[in-house]
This record gives sequence, C-alpha cells and structure tokens, in this order.
Amino acid sequence: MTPGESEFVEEMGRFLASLGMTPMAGRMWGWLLICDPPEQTASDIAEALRASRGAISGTARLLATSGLIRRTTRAGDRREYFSAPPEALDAMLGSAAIYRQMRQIAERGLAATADRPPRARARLQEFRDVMAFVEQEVPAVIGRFLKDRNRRGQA
Amino acid sequence: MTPGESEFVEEMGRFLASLGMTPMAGRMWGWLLICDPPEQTASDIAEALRASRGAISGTARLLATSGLIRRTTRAGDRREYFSAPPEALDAMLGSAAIYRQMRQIAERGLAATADRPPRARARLQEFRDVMAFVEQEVPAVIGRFLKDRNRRGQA
DNA sequence: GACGTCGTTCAGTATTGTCTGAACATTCAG
DNA sequence: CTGAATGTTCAGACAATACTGAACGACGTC
Repeated sequence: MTPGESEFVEEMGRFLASLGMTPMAGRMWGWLLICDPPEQTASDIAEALRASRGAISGTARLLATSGLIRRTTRAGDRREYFSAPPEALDAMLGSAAIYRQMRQIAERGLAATADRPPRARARLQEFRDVMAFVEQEVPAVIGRFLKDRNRRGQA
Repeated sequence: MTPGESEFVEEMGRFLASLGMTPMAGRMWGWLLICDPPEQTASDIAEALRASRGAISGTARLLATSGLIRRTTRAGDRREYFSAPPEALDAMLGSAAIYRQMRQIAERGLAATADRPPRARARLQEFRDVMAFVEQEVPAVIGRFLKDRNRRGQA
C-alpha cells in the first residue's frame, strides 16, 4: 500500500468512525474499495492494514451484517474472501434505517407528551412528519437512480 | 420532566451520539423539541437535564454552529435563550455535507490510485459517482418538500 | 467598589470504546 | 497423531471522549 492509499484508508476510517462505526470498519471498507484483487482473505487485510486478526474478525462481522461487504468462499479453499460489492451502495444509501429510527423516536416522544398542550408538541409533531416523508422519499429517489444505473450497466 | 419525557430525551441523546455528536447534544436538542416554553435559558436547560453549566455552554455552541438550535437575546435581559427552530430541520436534512465529504474522500482516493489498473479503481469510481448524485439530488428533494410545506403553512 | 448573574474555558476524572494478543476450536495435509 | 492455517472469542491495555466543577472575565445593579 502506497502512502497515498494508506492516507485514503485512514481517512475513510476516520469518516466512518465519525458516523458511529469503528475506525477499523472504515479502514477495511476503504481498503476493499481499492485493493487488487478485489477479493481478499482476512490475512491479506490484516497484513495490509497492519491490524490483528481479532480486529479483522470482529470488523468483518460488523460490516457483513450491515451489508457493506460480502463474504464468499471457494471450493477446496477453507479461507473466506471479502469484497465490497456494488450492492454495498444500496445498503449504505437506499436503506431508510436512520430516518425510520428518528421517526420512531419522535413517535415515542409524542406518546410520552400526550397530555401536554399542543404548543409544546408542535415542534416534535412537525419533526415526525418531516422524518416520515424523508423515510419514504429519499430511498425512493436513490433506488430509482441505482436501478437506472444498473440497467444502463447491463445494456 | 416526566419519566416518559426523560426517556425521550435520553433516547435522542443516544441516537445523536451514534451519529457522531455527543449524548448531551442529543439530550439538549430533544429537550428543546418538547419543552414549554419553547425558548429556554442555559440555566433552565442545565436544571432540566441535571447537567453542569459548562456542558451546556459547549453543547450550545456545537448545536448552534451546526444550525440545529437558535440563540436569541432580549432587550434588557443579559441571558441567552435557546430554541429548536423550524429551520433546524433544513440544517439537519437539506445539507449535503456528509455526501460531499464522502465524495471528496473518494476523489482523493482516486487521485492516490491514479497509477493503478482500472480494475482496481472501478469500485471507487462508482462510489464517487453515486455520492455525487446523492449530494445533488437528496437535498433537492428535501428542499422541494420543505418549501412546499412552508408555503402551505403560510397560506 | 462590592455583589450577583451569566457565560466561557479548562484541568481533572470517570467512563467508554477500540484494538491487541493469547487461548481455543476447527479443518486439512503430511 | 502432529503441525500448520484459518477463524472466533475474550481479557486487558491503551486511548479517546464526555462531563463536572472550579476559576475567570464581562456585565449590570445597588
């Protein structure tokens, strides 16, 4: 890994960490975006990132369950191969998980303030409404784009 | 603050913390969404959240600079009043800051891998393209919605 | 000037979270 | 069986972080 690539990997680590993931998750994902070949074993990744196998193991599970990476296996090869598949972008952007979570929190808040005057609840009500809209519309827009792009890619 | 309200405030704290802000920022914003009256002094907030004045001070700056809360003053009153204004939703959703940041990281990564074969750069290139789209389109969609809503609100 | 209120800053602390490295289980080859 | 390679788990070290509480300056009132 060149210094420039390493800087990219570290930057992705800091960025995903700032979004609630671990730095290692960001590094691993960044590396899987630029590595060659695209599929790498845990040992490959541990060596490239100079991280322990334990860290790779835990991070791989985290990334896989959130849909950001794919685990594949090969006949006659006990190792697992990790890669950043195109669907990762769908998982990252097309999901309304964050907006849904915010809407749900807002709704629980509204339930907890049911006996308060409307004036005190108006802001939270509005917040909920906006979140409900975003939860529905943003994934739809991104979904249309990704679908379009995939169709063009196939043609 | 009732137990239910406190639970809402704490939940908002955990949520914003998972997005890279501090728990206190989430609590404060959550409280400003449901408090009565809607404008509160730092002392009011410190008492409601049972937090120190120092924590409120730092958190208020954080929230204000990111546009989530508004600081207002009144003639003949040296205190500052904090509130969660409707524009906060614009700041929270309409901003493309996160997507722009991801696009920029991707572009620096592409620059750092300029001499690598296209195969190794394809994923990152695609990632950049999708981010560029989202950076432009998502705020546009949300902006149209908010504008619409405001117009309806005025009518 | 003395006092009370308001806001900021910062050192210290307590807590949390991340990563390492070792121990362990599993699988396969020799 | 022995040994090597792969993956998981977990205790513990280490670093980062959030918050407290005290010190400080600014402002206005008496």
